[in-house]
Amino acid sequence: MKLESTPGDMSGWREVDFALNCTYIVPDQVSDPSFRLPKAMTSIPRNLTFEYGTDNEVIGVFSKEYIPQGTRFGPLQGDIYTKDNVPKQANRKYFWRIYHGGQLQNFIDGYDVHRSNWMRYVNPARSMAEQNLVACQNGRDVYFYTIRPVEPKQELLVWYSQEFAQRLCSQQEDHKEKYMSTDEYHEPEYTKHHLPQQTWLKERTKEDVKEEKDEDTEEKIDVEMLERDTPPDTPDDQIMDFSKKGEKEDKDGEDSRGVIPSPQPEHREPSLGLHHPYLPDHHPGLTAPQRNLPLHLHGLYGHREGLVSSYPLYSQSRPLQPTYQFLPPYNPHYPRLLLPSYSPPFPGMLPSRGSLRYNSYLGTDGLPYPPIGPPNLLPVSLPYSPSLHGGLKELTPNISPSRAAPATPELSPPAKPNSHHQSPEQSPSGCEEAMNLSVGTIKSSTAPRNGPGHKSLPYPLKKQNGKIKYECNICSKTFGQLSNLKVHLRVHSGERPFQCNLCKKSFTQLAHLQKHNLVHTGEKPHECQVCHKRFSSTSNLKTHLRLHSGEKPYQCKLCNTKFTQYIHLKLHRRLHSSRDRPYRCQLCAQTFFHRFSLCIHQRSCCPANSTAPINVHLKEMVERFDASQEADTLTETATPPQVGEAVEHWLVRTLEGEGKEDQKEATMLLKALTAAISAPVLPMAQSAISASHHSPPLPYQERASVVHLHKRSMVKTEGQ
DNA sequence: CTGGGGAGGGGGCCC
DNA sequence: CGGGCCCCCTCCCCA
Repeated sequence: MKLESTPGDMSGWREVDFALNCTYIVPDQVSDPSFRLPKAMTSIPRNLTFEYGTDNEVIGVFSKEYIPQGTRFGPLQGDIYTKDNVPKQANRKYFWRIYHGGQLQNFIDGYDVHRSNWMRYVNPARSMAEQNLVACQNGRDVYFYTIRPVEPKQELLVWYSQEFAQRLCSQQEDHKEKYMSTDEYHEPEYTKHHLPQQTWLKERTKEDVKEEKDEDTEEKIDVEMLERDTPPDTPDDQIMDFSKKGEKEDKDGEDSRGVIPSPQPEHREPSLGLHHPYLPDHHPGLTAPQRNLPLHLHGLYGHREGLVSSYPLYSQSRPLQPTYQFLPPYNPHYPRLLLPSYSPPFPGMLPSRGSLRYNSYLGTDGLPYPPIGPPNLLPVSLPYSPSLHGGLKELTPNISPSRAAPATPELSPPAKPNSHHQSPEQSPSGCEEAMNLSVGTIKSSTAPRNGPGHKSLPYPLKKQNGKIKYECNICSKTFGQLSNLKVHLRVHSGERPFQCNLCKKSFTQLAHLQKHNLVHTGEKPHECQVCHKRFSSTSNLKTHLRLHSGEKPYQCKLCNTKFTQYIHLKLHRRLHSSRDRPYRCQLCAQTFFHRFSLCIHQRSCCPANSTAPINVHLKEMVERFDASQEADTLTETATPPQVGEAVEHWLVRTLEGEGKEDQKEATMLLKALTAAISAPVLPMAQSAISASHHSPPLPYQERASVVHLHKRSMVKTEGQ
């Protein structure tokens, strides 16, 4: 579907835009340290999963469920080194560079699986087409943002944001120049970089339009992409020497994500004249660098794919034709979600009871702070007007400076072209931003300008029965009124704008808060006209009224016991499932309370018995009868006529109040059941009638001779 | 275990 | 379009 390939336009987004406008925030999973598993393994959010190679090594990170565009993961964790204290033996394969004020500030080293988090396993994207994450430095942290919706089971593939790449490149150039003439040049810190370079970036920028117009030509430009499959600071012995890599990594085995050369990557079109400026000179003839494929990528990327630059570059050359167009749902007008580490699936994933626990994660001012345990979505309210969306290049987030995220002046790359000056406080760092951003006024009047050419609605419209419906992009639920959808979206966003002054509990709807207030006031406005008992809610009064009316709408299918409340039925059902059914059908493994039920089952509806007529309804009826009071009153020595009588009695009772169609069907079932009772056991079942408690298989007809009996009392009275 | 009450959450409808 | 009101559903707690 084209929809997938044309997500919302993030092409012009700067890192700060990602930070401010991400719709969902997925923090790492917090694991019990006593597990002693590497943090890199245990920190992976619940909506992601690792894929493992043949040696059980992690070969990539995949989504378990649909992940919307604008979802933030991170921050990346690892050892922090300044450029002066990098251990000599450090493996730089997982180095990420953090810049501050245009200068390299420190490295985040994801090498150590106990110090790093799951993000170390995210593979680099090899093409814009496959890239779904962008790495951004926010503050002094690195986050990954989804730049397009990620389908379930899709691999997460990351590449740098434009600024990130430019920082690296400019630094790279600087350092190269600086150290080229000195011995320091081999200092891996400066030389072993494989990022897109300035020269290449420039070239790429020029080529953008052309490339975009003809997708087939994209493969021309992948000098950089050929290197994308290495982590950000891969030492050049790994990333540059493509010819050697296979052997090296094969032997290396330093971690589970060995990087080895691809089968045989495409050659770059020489016409572009692009080359890797940092290719060491000692790699003569390396005109077509092999792709430095992680092991698991072998075969996956054998095709020649359009390889393009960091996607944000598009915005510079083609500001009116964004490469990505936002899917309506994930526009920044949507509330931001903070997905806890164990967050449930996005669509309809919110445990309804979560709010209670959720509340405990609110700060003193009712604002959320990063989850520690198992909260639900934590709200981060949207800093932009819901009515506006689109291009986010020049956003003016409505964030109170006093409460906004800490200043991160280092966020701004040095000497940046097209620099969009934003206040430093717009650069949140870490999970704090969730809290800080949440204070942004929900109804901001300061709105981002619409992105160029962005016309899509922030929600999809559907027509149902001639009526326009507003569809939730997260769970696909439709609403007749947009306002309803907006309220509904709070379910996903976790936004709870209505807070109780007394207990700080917050609610998604004012009515809920008002209802809640009754808790504090003790007011009970609803009175039962029968007993004059008072209730705080009509619902509870209604439930109560059933006591007077005798209405019990919830009935157990198995034993027909009725209840006034659904929860009671649910609790009751557990009894059935927990009771021990001693008689097991050895054909289909179904178990029964009674031997005669097993016999009926095998003679009439055992799904594993090919000669038995498969009747799902009949099968269910046998189960129900087995759990019925009537069956319980029978002894295991009951004769077929006795069983038949009990079945009939049970059916009559069951049918009370049921419709004619049901009665008709039940009559047929009764015939089938009674026929089965006296029928000979089906051939395949002959040897399969046995009880799990080692009583020998007994033909039903011989039941009367069984001495040991299972006499069970009535379900409702046996106190189980 | 059953049954009753309390409370919260989601959604529809109407103003 | 947003808010208010209402209803239904679900779950928890406790006797």
